[in-house]
Amino acid sequence: MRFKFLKSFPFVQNKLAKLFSTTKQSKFHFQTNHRPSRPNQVLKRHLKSNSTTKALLLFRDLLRKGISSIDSFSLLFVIKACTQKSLPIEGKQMHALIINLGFETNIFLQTSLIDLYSALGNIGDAHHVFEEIPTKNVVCWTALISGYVDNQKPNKALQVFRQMQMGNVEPDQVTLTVALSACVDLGALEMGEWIHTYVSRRKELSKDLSLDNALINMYAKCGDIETARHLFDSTKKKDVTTWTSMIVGHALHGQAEEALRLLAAMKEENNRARAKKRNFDSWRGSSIVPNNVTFIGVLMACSHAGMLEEGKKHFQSMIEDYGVKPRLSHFGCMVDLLCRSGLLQEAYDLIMDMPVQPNAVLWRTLLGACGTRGNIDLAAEARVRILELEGSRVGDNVIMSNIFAAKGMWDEKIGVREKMKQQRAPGCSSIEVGSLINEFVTADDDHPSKREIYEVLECLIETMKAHGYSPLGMASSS
DNA sequence: GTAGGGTTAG
Repeated sequence: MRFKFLKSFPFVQNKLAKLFSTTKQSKFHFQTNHRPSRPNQVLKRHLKSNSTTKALLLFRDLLRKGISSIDSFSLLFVIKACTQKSLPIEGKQMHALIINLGFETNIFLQTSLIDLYSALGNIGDAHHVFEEIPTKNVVCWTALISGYVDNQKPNKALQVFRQMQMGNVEPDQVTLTVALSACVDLGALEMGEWIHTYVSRRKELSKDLSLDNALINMYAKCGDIETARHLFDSTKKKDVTTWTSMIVGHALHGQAEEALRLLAAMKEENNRARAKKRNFDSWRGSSIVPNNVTFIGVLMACSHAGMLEEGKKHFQSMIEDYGVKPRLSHFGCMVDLLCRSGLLQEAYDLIMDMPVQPNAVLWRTLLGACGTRGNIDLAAEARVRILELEGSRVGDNVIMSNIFAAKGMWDEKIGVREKMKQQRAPGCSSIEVGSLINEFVTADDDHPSKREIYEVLECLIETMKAHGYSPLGMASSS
């Protein structure tokens, strides 16, 4: 699919070269003469139903019909499709197309490009797009802040948040919600409190439920569980996330009983809502049925407090009463629960029997417990599994070495320690552009000629280089 | 008709 889509590119390039000599002309043409609204509605529908491939194929057909079949709206929907499915090559082509069609200054497209690049892990290019926006509004500032948060750079996110205010752009409820998640990542309680004060002063902001939830979450994660609970109690309108955030908060603070009381209260509230719905047809309250995340909180609470039976009961109830299919994270909680109760064999059996593939994190939970309890056999088994899944990590060898030491198995301990000396510090991988192109060409069964693809890519690379972007839209490999 | 947001095992 990816390669068929690419085929259209030289066609567009050539067509453009003939039709327009300057950017200005092209802008004039697209914004005034043609409004292809019907295909755009179809593109939008595909996007809504998550049919990315259909959207891309339709867009390719539109391009083949001629560039007058598309406009800025078509481009926007396709960029969103690329963002949804994290498609770096297609996304980069869309950006090149936007530049070539003279849409670089459309703030809606620029904002979606920021979103696209940050979803691809390429925050450098996201920032570059942002820099090129002459009059930055609150939406594009927020998109960039959100990009930094999603790319695990919360410090930078808050730095941009401050820059935004220095630039006299007022944050809105979305900006503040995103900034609060940066505070959570940093444990930055003071900044979170500052945002809380700011929200209290601006009355129009206090109506936003997502923002209220973000505040509760921030206080709970930054260690101020009392304020989190106070906010929770004083929030009249609560949704599943409000309840879940508070349950997780109590779980993290080791307050398992309080977490379970909240789950019970949540169920009760939900029953009341249902009764109201039966009695008054016009009643439009939102449902607050515990979801898979709520149960992660509940299971975490049980495992942290060592409440084995309680945890098993809720795990069962989650599946039977609430129809929640357990995911890896739920099994993770259960393995943790069993391990903390010393039931290592039972934990191992659960891992082997569960219907989802275990990951290294799960095996490492077992390995950690084996370290504490001194179970060599299971530790060795977990160690092998981790190696298969993830390769060697220093921390795992430390556990093995400590188990051997505790059992007086000095030769084995020395063996592991020797291996550790050879281990290098964890590094990061990089992708070279050359090898990427090769993979790109050879991976295709139904592709245009190799030369054609190289031409397309060269053209793409040139366009992006000329505008100071990374040529292929991959995460920076430098 | 168009852009940015929240809860998730260790």
